[in-house]
Amino acid sequence: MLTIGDLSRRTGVKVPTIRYYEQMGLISEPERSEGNQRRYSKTDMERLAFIRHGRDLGLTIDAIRELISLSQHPDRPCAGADRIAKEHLEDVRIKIAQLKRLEHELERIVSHCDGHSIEDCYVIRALSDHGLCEGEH
Amino acid sequence: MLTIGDLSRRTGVKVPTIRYYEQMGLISEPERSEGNQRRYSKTDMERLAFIRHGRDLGLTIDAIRELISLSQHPDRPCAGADRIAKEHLEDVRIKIAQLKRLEHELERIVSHCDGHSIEDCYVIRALSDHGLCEGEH
DNA sequence: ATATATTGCTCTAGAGACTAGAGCATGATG
DNA sequence: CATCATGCTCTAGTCTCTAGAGCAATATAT
Repeated sequence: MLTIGDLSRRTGVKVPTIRYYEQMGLISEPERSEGNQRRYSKTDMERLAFIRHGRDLGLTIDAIRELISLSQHPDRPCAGADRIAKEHLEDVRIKIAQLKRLEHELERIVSHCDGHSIEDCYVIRALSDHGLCEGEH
Repeated sequence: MLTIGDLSRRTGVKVPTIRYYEQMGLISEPERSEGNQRRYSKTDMERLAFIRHGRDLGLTIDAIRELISLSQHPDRPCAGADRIAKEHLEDVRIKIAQLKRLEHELERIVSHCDGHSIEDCYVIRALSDHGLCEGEH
């Protein structure tokens, strides 16, 4: 049996975050010690690692909740889980594309700025005047 | 003189967001009509466009506040503005790199999943077992 | 001139995913 | 047995908005 601190150290999830996940219904309420402290089993730890892993992959709490619920019905078809992962992958790709446009724009702004005073600073000028931008954003 | 709705339409910033920016001190309190409605000048519109543009580029409210303050002292050196933009560019690059690792991981997970039931769904298995991952994340 | 429709006002609360702090209880170590 | 880290609950704060309630002002149509 692990204390919440042990669990935190082993999974890399902070103590308040563990309690938050419990509150959100991602992990079930654990057993308690005589003094009302949480005591976790190995199963609890696996569940938390699952959540942590999903969060690291950028899944939302809701998506993880859905995946947990799916994983508890091993006989059902896995199309649901597949769909969640694919949709998320698509989101990630969109975000990458957005950020690349941004990177490009910022590079241009920064490299153009060789003024010495704010008056002719390209950073400020570019922000003031959208017309100086290359792409749309 | 523009109403808040006009301003919203012309800058693409939603009405409640404009009021929010006012509350945050990014735009100064505008004049009011007899009936206490906000009335905006062209200068206000330019300021709001500046903010909008900065937000589109992913700058935080704080960064924008700093840039506004800089832009009001045209005689000062522009190193500050340059630094803000460069730091942000660096952040953007880091985020792109992170998301690319993620994309890769998700691609792998999704492409491996040809099981038909949750029991052998690679999505679920990958989440349960970090050992199945290629990189660290 | 009046009826209606749209837009505006303030204030409060919610979203998402935590994080921080207060004030007190428990448990492990010397 | 004393001390101190760790645990508990509860509330509030982070950030950038967004939504809704309930009411006031303005614009348009008749």
